[in-house]
Amino acid sequence: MKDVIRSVKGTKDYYPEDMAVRTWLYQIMRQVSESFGYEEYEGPLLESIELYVAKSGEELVEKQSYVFEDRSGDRITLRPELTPTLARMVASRQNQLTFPLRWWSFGPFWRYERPQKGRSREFFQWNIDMIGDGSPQADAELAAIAATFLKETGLKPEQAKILVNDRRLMEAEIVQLGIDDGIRPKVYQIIDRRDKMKQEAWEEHAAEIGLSNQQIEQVQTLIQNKDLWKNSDNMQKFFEAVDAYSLDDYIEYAPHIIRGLDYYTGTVIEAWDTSGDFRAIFGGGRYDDLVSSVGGQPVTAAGFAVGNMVITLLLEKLGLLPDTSKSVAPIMVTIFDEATQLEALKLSTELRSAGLKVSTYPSPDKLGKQFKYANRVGARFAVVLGPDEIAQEQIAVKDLGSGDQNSVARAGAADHIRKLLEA
RNA sequence: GUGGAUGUAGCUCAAUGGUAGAGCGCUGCACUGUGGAUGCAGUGGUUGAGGGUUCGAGCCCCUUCAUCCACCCCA
Repeated sequence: MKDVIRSVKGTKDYYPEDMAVRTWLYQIMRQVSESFGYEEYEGPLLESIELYVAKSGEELVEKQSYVFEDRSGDRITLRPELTPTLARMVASRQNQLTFPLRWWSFGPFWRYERPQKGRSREFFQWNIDMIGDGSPQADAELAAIAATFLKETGLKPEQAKILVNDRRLMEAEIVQLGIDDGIRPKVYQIIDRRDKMKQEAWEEHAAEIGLSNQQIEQVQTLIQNKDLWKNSDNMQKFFEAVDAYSLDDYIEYAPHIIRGLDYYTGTVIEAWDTSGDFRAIFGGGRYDDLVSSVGGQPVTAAGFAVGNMVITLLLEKLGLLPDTSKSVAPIMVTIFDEATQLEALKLSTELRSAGLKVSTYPSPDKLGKQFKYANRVGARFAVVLGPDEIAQEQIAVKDLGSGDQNSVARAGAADHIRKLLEA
């Protein structure tokens, strides 16, 4: 690779086969969202930095956002997440909207980080949220949507799980341990990191933030207690509702799930592949304070976000990605020679008018080369229209899979090919 | 931002400090109305870039860039 200008670090080129995968995911997201009655929306890709200062984590704003000045000197951010935009959109039309809102979106986001497996600087994310219902049943609906999504991609409950916890529950339990309110966010952080760190390192870190040995012991016991949810009325109702969706194989209580971001106020969810090869597939939860933080009236909200990178890696590893060759036209019309080229173009047009997807070889060339090309790009049938066919008002159709070739009347060609395609 | 690994043909990779190679691909021919198979021939490189050591560097040293991986953080 000599002097080809490089792509920007952390961006990804979506070649047709990659784009086919992304579009396939988008279709699943759309279909799942719509099947639960959610409406698609979109916000600007450019936002002012102030929008994120209010509520996103400090790290996200200070270190991970793309910020630049536009020509008038305004400080512009390439959006690093969608939730603040959603909060603003809701706040500014709060009195006209009919709650609860069910909205979803799929689009690009940017974070200035070091790229690595499952993480790039430019990525795509599905966001889906319910605004204006604070019930555990609303949380359960979102978990059910998440589970339906996993199911639709082809993932089995043995391959990916949605883990659920409730911050209010954890808060109550932590208060009972006599842990100081001031260090609670840090306690959440170390809980979030428990299974990433070695035992001693974790204990050392826990001691550093001010936990006594006894409290460290108690926290560890706490986050291993799979029955902890029974202490929470909210979690009980959540799991009752989840049962009704018949998706409970995908959804599990997990006392160590707490989420790093500060803005979650209740139920939190994370999806993980069960092999542990990747980082979290998605995360989300309840964030009841967000709309008020951008100046709106307080309103309850919950949702989750799915990045396109990790899920794609996981599906690829498990062989669940779709066949991406489907997007090429299944029929290619060859050009016999210069004299018959226009007739071939007319034939292609006839076939397209009949609803078929047809490519035409662009210029006269050796037939062998054209057949080779048709085969390589993944066309299923090659059509030949030479002097003999024209004289007899026929076309020759060759099945590139089997090698069978037949001549059929040109008038009925489209129907003939349609039958071959369906066979 | 911190730490580690790797950069050789379009792709995947070889090459005790001593003439840069293979497979696949690509192009052509056998095969002027037909792809896949086979055979033959051809196309392929400033060894990421720059400097140093050496009689001699793809290989050793330094710098730099890029990619990947882990940490941080998170989708």
